[in-house]
This record gives sequence, structure tokens and C-alpha cells, in this order.
Amino acid sequence: MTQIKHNQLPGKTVERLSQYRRILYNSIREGKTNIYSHELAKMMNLTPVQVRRDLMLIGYSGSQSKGYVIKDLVDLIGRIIDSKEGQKIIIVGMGNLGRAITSYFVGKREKLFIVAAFDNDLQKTDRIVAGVPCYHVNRLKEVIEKESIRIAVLTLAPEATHEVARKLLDAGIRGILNYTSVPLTVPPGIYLEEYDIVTSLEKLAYLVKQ
Amino acid sequence: MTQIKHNQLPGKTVERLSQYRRILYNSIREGKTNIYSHELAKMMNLTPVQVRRDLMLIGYSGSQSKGYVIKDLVDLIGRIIDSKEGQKIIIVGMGNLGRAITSYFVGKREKLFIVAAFDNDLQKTDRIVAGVPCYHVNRLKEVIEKESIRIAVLTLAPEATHEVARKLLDAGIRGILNYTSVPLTVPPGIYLEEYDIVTSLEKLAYLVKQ
DNA sequence: GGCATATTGTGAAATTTGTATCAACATAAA
DNA sequence: TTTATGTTGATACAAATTTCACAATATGCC
Repeated sequence: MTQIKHNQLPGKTVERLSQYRRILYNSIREGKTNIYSHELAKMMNLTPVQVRRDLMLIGYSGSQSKGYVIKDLVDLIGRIIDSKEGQKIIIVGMGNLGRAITSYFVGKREKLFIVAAFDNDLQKTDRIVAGVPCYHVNRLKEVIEKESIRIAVLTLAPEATHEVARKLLDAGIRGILNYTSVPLTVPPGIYLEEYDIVTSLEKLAYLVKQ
Repeated sequence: MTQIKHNQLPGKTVERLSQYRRILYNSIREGKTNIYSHELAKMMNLTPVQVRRDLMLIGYSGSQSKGYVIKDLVDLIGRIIDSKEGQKIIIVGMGNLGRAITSYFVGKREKLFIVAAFDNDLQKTDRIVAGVPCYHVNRLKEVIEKESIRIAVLTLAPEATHEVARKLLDAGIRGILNYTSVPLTVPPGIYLEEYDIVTSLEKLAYLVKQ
């Protein structure tokens, strides 16, 4: 097997790899075994060059006649993105959004597990919500440490965000996906992704207005 | 008032403007009237230069002694992002995610209105869901045209995505925010934003793994 | 006034991200 | 065998975005 060098893939490439793989899963299901860059590009709404560039970066080679072998490519993307034992994830804040994300996500990926949820509402805690055990937030550290959890999704009320984030880092969380409307700051070595629905809608509104 | 030239602001700048405004609302609530670039930068997790650059692009000037006048800045961002009469938005797909987004969003912005939702489940249609009237999808075109709706949020099952997108464009939708896991292609002049939770999580997992 | 300090605004450089071009090569058909 | 076609891989180029560096200027203090 080719020696892979993917020490520092561009962020956008990583995102596209995730999406390539999802599309390729579908292609496999349809019985396809090989795929050309222009086919994949069309399905992803990209240029063929960009597809080939991404695959070049992860050191995968196709053949001029048959294109890329889907199964090999999926496996390689898996070795790059997934960790062997899988990653555990927690959801903090089991309001509408937290529950929606949880039930949407559960079982979607082989190597990513939502193993716990947290809330400060006693109505929700100490029971199964959307298929996941929901604990009171004051047990964050305990559960994170016991289960060696590294990734947290924040879907809680704005007021509590900063305090919870601090506790998460203290407990050993290394990556945060922040869906609250409160921008966070994290120390070096901690990874943060932020996404806000309102911002996306306002951007669209701006574009449509033109 | 300064003549504004914002024909074609960079996409990233538009996103940040939306976020500046949200933060500035809070600052106003706390009684602040002026703000320096480095203060805003710190709250947003950016560099002061980037803040000043963005404000330069929208033609807003501050003073060396007092920084920026928050109220003026908020107003200016509003004139750039918002349209005077506001923009109407529909949600297509009232599953968990659709309902969560709707109830999260309702009332969040003065100039953005979720005016209708659609689903193909008769259990959900012709009633108020999360504060918004929910119609059957076969009434998409009718409602969109009657209400002059330009923006749609897609939170439906993957299978139906392509067909629904086609209908939306046919009915006159100009901007789509796609939360399904199916990449879309749209003709020129139509704006598309795509976001996928799984991709964000996989990216985080990749980063944390390093 | 004169000096130290702090802030804005901006041209230019650097970085990141995406695109165009083309040589090399495999296949199929003449 | 030769030619036409189509694809990959790679280099060069272009566009978008961020950061650097610093002039210009306002304020407060001596």
C-alpha cells in the first residue's frame, strides 16, 4: 500500500473527503465498482480537477482506463478520517436542536458514536433521550473522563455556553462543534468548529437581495 | 451618510457582518456605545485587522479615540444585509430538524420571517407546527408564488431532495439552504448554501485524531 | 508645546484555495 | 501498427482571503 502523507490536509479537502465517501457509499450500493473524476465531480458539484487534486493529496492513484476503484478509495478515506477504535461524542443541551441532531445522527457513521447527552433540566436527565442516555450537566467531567470522550457538540442556551465550554476543556475535550450563537475561544491544540443558522440565512438573504 | 459600495462583498465578510451585528446587539444591551476593533475581534476570535478590513469594505469609519459607534455600525450592517421589507422564508420538511430550526429561529431577526412549512406527512399538514402553518408539499408552488417567497430551507429526507429542489426553483425560489445530505446543483443566479452535520463531525474527528 | 501611547485605515505581501493546461499513458478502432 | 479518444497526475496560474507593516492622527500627560 502506498505510503500516505496526510499530516496536514487542507480543511476544505477534509470536508470534501467526507462527502466523497458518502456519495461513494451510494455508488457502491448501486453496484458501481469504479468511478471517474468527472463523475464524482458532477455529483458533488465540483470540477474534475478539484477531485483529482484532493485524491492526489491523500496519495491515491487511479487508472486512466477505469478511473478510481471505489472500494479502495472509501477504505483509504476511512483510514484518513476515522480513527481505528472510533471516536466518542457527547451532546450538551438536549433542547429541540440537540434532540434533532442526536436522532438524525445516531447510527450514521460506523466510527462515530454519540455516547451521552447532558442537560440541566431535571425533566430530561437520567433517562434515555433520542436513544442516548442523558445526564445532568454536573456529571460532565465524570462521564467524559470515564469514557475518554474527546468531542462535544454544543446545543445549549447562550447564557451557559462559556461556562460549559470551560468545563469541557477542563475535562479533556479536544474538539468542539459549537451550534450556539456565542462565539467561543479555545486554547491552541483544541479544535473548534462553529456554525450558526442565522448567519447562513442572513448571508442568503444578502445574496438574494442583490 | 457615506456612500456605500457593497456590490460584491466577499462571502466571508458577509458572514462576519452578521456575527458582528449579533455581538453588537449584546454590547448595546450592556450599555456600551462605542467599541474598538480589538474588542470586537476578541469577542469574535479574530484579529483586529480583519475587523477593520471588513468595516473598511462596507465603508464605515471609526475614530482613533473612540473606536466605532456601535449603533451606527449596527444600522449600517442592517442596511447592507437586510432588505427593507424583509425576506420570507419557508422550511421544507418538518421532521426533527425542521421543527428544531423553526422553533429556534422564529422571532430571532426582525427582517427574516419563516412564513410557512411543508411536509408530505398528512399528520403534520394543515396545522400549526412550531408556530408556523404547515402545508402539504403539493402546495409549494401555490404558496411560494402567492407570498413571493425567495428563500427555502431544506430539512427533508434525502430521497425527495432533488425533486423538491426542482419544484422550488420552478416556483421562483432564489436561495436555498440545504441541510440534507444530498449535494444540489443550481443554475446561475440561484444561491445555494449547504451544510452537513456529519461532515463537520468527521472533520473534527480527523483533527482530534492527529 | 512636545512626547508617549493607542487606534484607525490601507497598500502590499503572504497564504490558502481553486482552475487551466498539458504531458503521459491506456484503450479501442482502423 | 498507427491513430483517435479519453483519463490521470502534475505543474503553473489565478482568485480569494488573511495578515503584515506602517503612515496618519487623536488623546493624555509632562
